Amino acid sequence: MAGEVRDNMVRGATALLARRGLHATSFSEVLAATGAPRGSLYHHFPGGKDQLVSAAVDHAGSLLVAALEGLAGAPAEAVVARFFAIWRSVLTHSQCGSGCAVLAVTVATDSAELLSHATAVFRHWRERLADLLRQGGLPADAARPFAMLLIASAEGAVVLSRADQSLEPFEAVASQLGEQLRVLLQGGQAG
Amino acid sequence: MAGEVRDNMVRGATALLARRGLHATSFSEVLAATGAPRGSLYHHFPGGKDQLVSAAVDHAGSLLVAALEGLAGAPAEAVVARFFAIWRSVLTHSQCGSGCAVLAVTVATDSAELLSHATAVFRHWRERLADLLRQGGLPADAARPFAMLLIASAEGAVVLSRADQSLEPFEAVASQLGEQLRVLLQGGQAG
DNA sequence: GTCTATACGAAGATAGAC
DNA sequence: GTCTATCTTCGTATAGAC
Repeated sequence: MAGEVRDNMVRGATALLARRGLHATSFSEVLAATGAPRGSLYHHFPGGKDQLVSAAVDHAGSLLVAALEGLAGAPAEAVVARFFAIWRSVLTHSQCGSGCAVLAVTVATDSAELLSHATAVFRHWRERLADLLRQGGLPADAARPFAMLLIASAEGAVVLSRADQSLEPFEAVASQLGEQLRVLLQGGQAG
Repeated sequence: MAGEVRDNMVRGATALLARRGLHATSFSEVLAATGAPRGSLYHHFPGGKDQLVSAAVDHAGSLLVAALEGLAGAPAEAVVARFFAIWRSVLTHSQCGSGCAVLAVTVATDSAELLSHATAVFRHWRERLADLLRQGGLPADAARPFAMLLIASAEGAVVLSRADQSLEPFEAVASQLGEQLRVLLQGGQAG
């Protein structure tokens, strides 16, 4: 299959970004982690490291969107629960050693190119979540702001749990977002 | 004053961490940014880069605690408003180019030493905020979880605003945290 | 406390053979 | 598509003079 090696490298880069950040995501590390052949690096990524990392950011974006599949029409509670479940699984599968590749790039790059990929991914997530939340019963004017709060608090919670090497920060945040959602849903019914 | 050069380097490192992450915070960059003398690097930091970065993380921690001064006994609303004001000022003074040094280290280090400094700083922030919120009228059992939500959402919001090069994500999150607080305060009065 | 010089390794990138 | 060799730059770190 054409592109198999390339895809492997992108997946490997995504994992490395999430775990140890932009700097540690060197070609050598990606090759070591994937077993990909050294000689074909610039064949697959003529644009060099930036191209690989850009692809990895996009890939991380798609992974999350894919993990939101099947939620169309589901209650907003289920959307929020799923979003936190995705990030919880990142933490548990890595013993709180891994996080979000997009965030890692955002805070460590000085390339406008790369940053624009992160921008696009976060916006995409926000739009997708806002749609799902609206479909799930959240008032239209509350959906977009709440989607942003959802992403921000989950991203922050993942970082705090990594720092604490414990799920406690994450769970504290997750449960409070659930409460906040119930308030918004009641407000919608009342209004 | 003894330690003036050292303090300058720590401050410079903190700023560099917040803006471009752990990797970009090299000795050369710190020296270039501070004008500190090259020859005395290992005189001030015999432990090398890890020692400098550890000091910078601690410094970032202290800066925020200092910025929370004068809030003892203030209403919880004021505490939340101040916390977001601190981070808003980081974003506005850097045109959304800078963020949190502690977060940057957390997601990019593989040193247990360094991570433990980040752990300590986040815990300290949480305890300090929980105390202030309790003093400000938040029910005791709500203070610690809400302090965690406050930190997580602010940290996440700063990252999202950097990615978006706009204050909009940050403000969306900040205003919703204010609403959430009001709910908790009402719940405390009712309970 | 600060200087210069230097060693060492890692990373990104390119060229040319197979 | 993949290999090896090589180049350059950069970052960390040490030694020893001033």
